[in-house]
Parts: sequence; C-alpha cells; structure tokens
Amino acid sequence: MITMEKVFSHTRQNDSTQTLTKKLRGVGLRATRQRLDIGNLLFSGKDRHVTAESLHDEAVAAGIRISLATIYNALNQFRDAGLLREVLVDPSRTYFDTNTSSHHHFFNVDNGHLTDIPHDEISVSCLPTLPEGQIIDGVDVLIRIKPDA
Amino acid sequence: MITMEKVFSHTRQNDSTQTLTKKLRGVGLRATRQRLDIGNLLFSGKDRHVTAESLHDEAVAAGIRISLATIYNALNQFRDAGLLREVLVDPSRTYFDTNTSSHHHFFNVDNGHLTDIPHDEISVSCLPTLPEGQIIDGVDVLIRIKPDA
DNA sequence: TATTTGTTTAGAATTATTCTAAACTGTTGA
DNA sequence: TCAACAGTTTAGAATAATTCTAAACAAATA
Repeated sequence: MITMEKVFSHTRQNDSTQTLTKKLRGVGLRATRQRLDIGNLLFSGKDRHVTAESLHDEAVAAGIRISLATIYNALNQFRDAGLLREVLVDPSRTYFDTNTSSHHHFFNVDNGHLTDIPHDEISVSCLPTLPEGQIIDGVDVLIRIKPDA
Repeated sequence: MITMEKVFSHTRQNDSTQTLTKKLRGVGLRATRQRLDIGNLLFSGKDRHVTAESLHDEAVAAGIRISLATIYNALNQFRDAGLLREVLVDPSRTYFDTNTSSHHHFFNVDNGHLTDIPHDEISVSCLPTLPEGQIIDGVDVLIRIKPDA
C-alpha cells in the first residue's frame, strides 16, 4: 500500500521534530540531525535524568549513529541554552535533568536513582543574609535517601 | 638554653596532636605521621573547605612531605569515619568540609568559593512522601550565588 | 550553487581519582 | 625491647569522565 506518509517521508517531518527544530533555533543552535536525535530522546515523553554515557548507550541501542563527543557537546550546549539543568549528586558523573523548572531531588544513595520533588512539596526559608553584592542564582535541595534498616 | 621542651621534644606531643591521635584511634585509624599532619591542617582552627589538590598544595607549602595519593586516602577515610563531610558543588572536583554538623552552603558560581550557612538560618519543610521503604540519609541545600548585575 | 560558518567525529589529550605492589611504620604480645 | 604482623604510604601505572584537535562534513546565506 502506498500512503502519503511514505510518499513524502523524505521531506515530511513529524511534529516533535518540527517543535524541536524551533526549540533549537530559538536558542541559536542549528537543527542538525544529531541534535534532533538527542532532542527526541530527551524531550518526547516525561522528564528524564541522564548522563552522557547513559544517553549515548540509549542512542546506540536505538540504532542512532552518534559519537560520544557529540553527546557531550550537545548536553553542554543544551544546558547553556537553558534546555537542560545540571544536577549535582555524584562527584564522578554529571547528571542532566530535562525538567528545568524550579524543583528539587531525591537521590537514592544505594542505587544512584534520582527522582524529582515538585517545587511545591518543599519550602526553603532562606533567612541568611547574602554576602555583599551577591544575588541568588539558584537553590538546590538534595534529599539523600537510603533503604530502611 | 636547654628547656624541657627541647629535652623531651622527641617524645612529647603537643595538645592538638594528642587530641588528634585520640580522634583517629576513636574511629579505628592508626595515628600515622601523615594523618596527623593532615589532621593538623584540617582541624586546628576554624572550619574549612578543601579539595585533595588544595590540601596537598598547602601541605607542600608547609614543608610537609606527603604524597597526593595519601591525601586522597586520608580524605576518603576521614569522610567514611564521619570526620569530614563531602560537599557536592562542582562535578569536576570533590570538596570536603570539616564542619560535619547539619548545615548548608552558599556556592559562589563566579569564583568557586564555598561558605557555610548555619543550620538555624535555613529551614526546609519536607512535605513530600519518601519512596516506599526509604529513609532520609541527609538533606543538602546549596544556594548558588553570583555577583549582582 | 558556491561560500562561509557551524558541527561532527575519531582519536589524542587532559584531569581527577584510584589501583598496584613494594617499602615502611604502628601496634601488639612475648 | 623487639619480633612479627597488619595496616599505611608511595611512586608510578591505570582508569574514567570529559575536553580538545583538526579534518571531513553539513547547514545557512548570498
């Protein structure tokens, strides 16, 4: 059977790709095949936490041809552009979070799993005076959890 | 002039060394020359934030002969023993804090400086339910600050 | 479509940290 | 006091995450 999908498959782009292209252009990045592939993995679905390695493994498993260096480049560019947030949990690895809104994390020290805590479920009262001439850039709350007993 | 200090200098230890020795033995570590030297740098004075490199530089500058590997070993052992706390601020470097009590940090993203925030100057209300069977291991609040304007 | 400029990539380089195995030292018990 | 053992230190090698390099390539632009 011949469908319009097939006929135009070499020119048509699906919705997420169009959206992504706009998103990338919006932050001054060219919509290259690699950045679109990474973007599709990251931004189509629920929020995610990834490392360069984990994302590369996932891309490889999905049959996407992309070098690890490109993953590193893209993650750093996405973070600089505000499309991703860096999360500090493990001094030996850099985690990125697709949820860039103000929120916090549970970090399971036993297995390394990271879970979001919605912004409204934690309140930080910040009484301390900031050092002279400084302003707040961001507040991170990390609640380390471990198995009971 | 001959003083008792000099006469017994090969056997006598100063107060901080005696205290340190007890502290180390108390956590099951032998009071070796290297651990005492590091301990003296870390625990005699106000609270400090160090990295392995910074502490090694400091030791070298003070004329202490100690290898970087030993600094790494000692910092990790001290942390495991609860004498130090690891602070997550920079994914490319591990910071240790001599203040092991419950408290939080300002991190100046501009120059990498870390400052303690006393425990009572921040309050975190943790409404979220913990994942099944998990308990809290610790709560870290990091307030990233930067120069105004 | 030719040119320019930004991007990707393999592989080398870098950096923080850990490992290895040999020399050394603190501790213990006789 | 000292032998013997177990824990410690160390130089240098190894590892692992990340960045760099510079050549090939692709997107934007005129």
